[in-house]
Amino acid sequence: MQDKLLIYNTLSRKKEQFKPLNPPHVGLYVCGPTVYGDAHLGHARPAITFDLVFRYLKHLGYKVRYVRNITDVGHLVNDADEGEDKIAKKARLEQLEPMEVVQFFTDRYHKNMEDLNTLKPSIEPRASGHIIEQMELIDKILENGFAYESDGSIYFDVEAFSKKFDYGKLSGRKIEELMANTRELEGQSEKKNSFDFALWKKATPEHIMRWPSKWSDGFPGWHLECSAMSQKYLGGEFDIHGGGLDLQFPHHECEIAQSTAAYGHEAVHYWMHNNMITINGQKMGKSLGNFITLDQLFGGDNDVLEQAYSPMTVRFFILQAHYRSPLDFSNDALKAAEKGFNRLMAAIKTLNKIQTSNESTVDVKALQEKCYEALNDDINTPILIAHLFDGVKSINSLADGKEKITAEDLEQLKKLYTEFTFDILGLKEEGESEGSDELLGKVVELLLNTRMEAKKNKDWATADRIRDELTQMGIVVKDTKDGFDWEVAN
RNA sequence: GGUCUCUUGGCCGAGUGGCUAGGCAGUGGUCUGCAAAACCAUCUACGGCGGUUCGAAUCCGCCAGAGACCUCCA
Repeated sequence: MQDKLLIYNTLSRKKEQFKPLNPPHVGLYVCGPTVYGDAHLGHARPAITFDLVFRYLKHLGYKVRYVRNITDVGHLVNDADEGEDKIAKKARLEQLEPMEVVQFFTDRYHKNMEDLNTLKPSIEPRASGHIIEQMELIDKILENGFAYESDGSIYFDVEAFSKKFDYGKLSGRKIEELMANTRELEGQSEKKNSFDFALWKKATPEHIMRWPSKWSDGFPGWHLECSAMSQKYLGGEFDIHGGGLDLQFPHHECEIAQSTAAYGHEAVHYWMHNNMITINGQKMGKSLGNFITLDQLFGGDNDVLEQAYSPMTVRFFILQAHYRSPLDFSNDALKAAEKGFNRLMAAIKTLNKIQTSNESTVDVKALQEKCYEALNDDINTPILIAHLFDGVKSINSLADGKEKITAEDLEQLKKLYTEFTFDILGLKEEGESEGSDELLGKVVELLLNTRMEAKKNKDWATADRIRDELTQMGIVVKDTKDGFDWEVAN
């Protein structure tokens, strides 16, 4: 099964067979968030996409080391290596120590990720904890002649690099075009070329996040951390590097340049990029201010939201699109995802009510093969989900007695749904009485049991009264074949 | 302006040179004291114009529209 996995490699713009460097080990590095604000819907996409890659590779039997960093230094507010550090700016505005900002938003990010049921990375390094490693990397690049010092700052010499290597291969850019097209920006006199990027920045007096170095008191450039930390934890060469499509240039291009300049060869074998989440057809982003944070989404607390959407609804929404396609946010789409997700979960519960037979009219093995085929084709989750929904029809038919299944096949079917839905897609049941109010649950059940008795006695007045009054309190009552079901309305 | 990508039914979204993805909504039905839910069935679309081909929504060209990157962004 392992050798059938195809992954789209941004470097080659093709689907390639996935061959790890040192099987069964796989190294996976993903660019994590810059923790100066709450995570929004856009952040959920890479987190879920690469959580899926992580889960699937593990399912296939690989031993995966998944590294996802926390950017807590070096990411500047403005362009062209000028301007304030994002973290420092937030700290100044909130009158906090920068690391307080970092801690606060890191904790919130973790909470969001936990809600979305993403697995924790194997290692979650912070940029500020790897200043030494970044300095060492700068030294190597300087030694090899691909960087220069300018008034205490170190810049990567793109022109020198491109004489020997291909700068722009990932994003499909050419150095001549960059020369011709890069806008002239102010305050760049320190750089030889406007497209050179900072490896080390000398700190201005008011800059609070600073470290001593032989060049100046300063801080590392943003692109450097990923090169340094991936190298440290995954080695000079590793399998997969992931991130959002918007990081392709310049961030990932610069990473390639740095690693190549330092070690003479590229570090990454497979580059994977998830596409963007859009809202009204436009990218959801901090700079546009059109983002919806995950907390808002889960709480329904944003003007564009018609209701709250649970974490699993959001996860399912994202999984219903292929990771390389743009995905447009809308209330209708989220509501559709919510219903679809519930249908899938209901069918999985139904699996436990199926009577077995001495023959099968459903082909579990074929379904399983289709599911693997979908994932092996560049992690095609929408196709996988379509197959799972085909299976839902079979499950419902089985429960109705229209189809038959042997005990052995039923076990396989259950296993299939457990593996693909829970283990790989990372979906999970969201409890009806969410909010964990056990007492409420007991009271409601008592009332509904009373209602069942009333129904049995054809005392419709009492039965309806209980139902109506519960409805008024926001508890939805649903009669089922053999009893009742209830949930707290959103 | 440069580079690249996309345009699928009411909505969201896959995919493929010929074999009706899937979900949601709608419609019809089953079930039910009623209601809701659930389940079953159904709805056959690929921006426009040319070209290649026995055959194109799928390949090529042109046109129109949208987006991404080129500056921080997942």
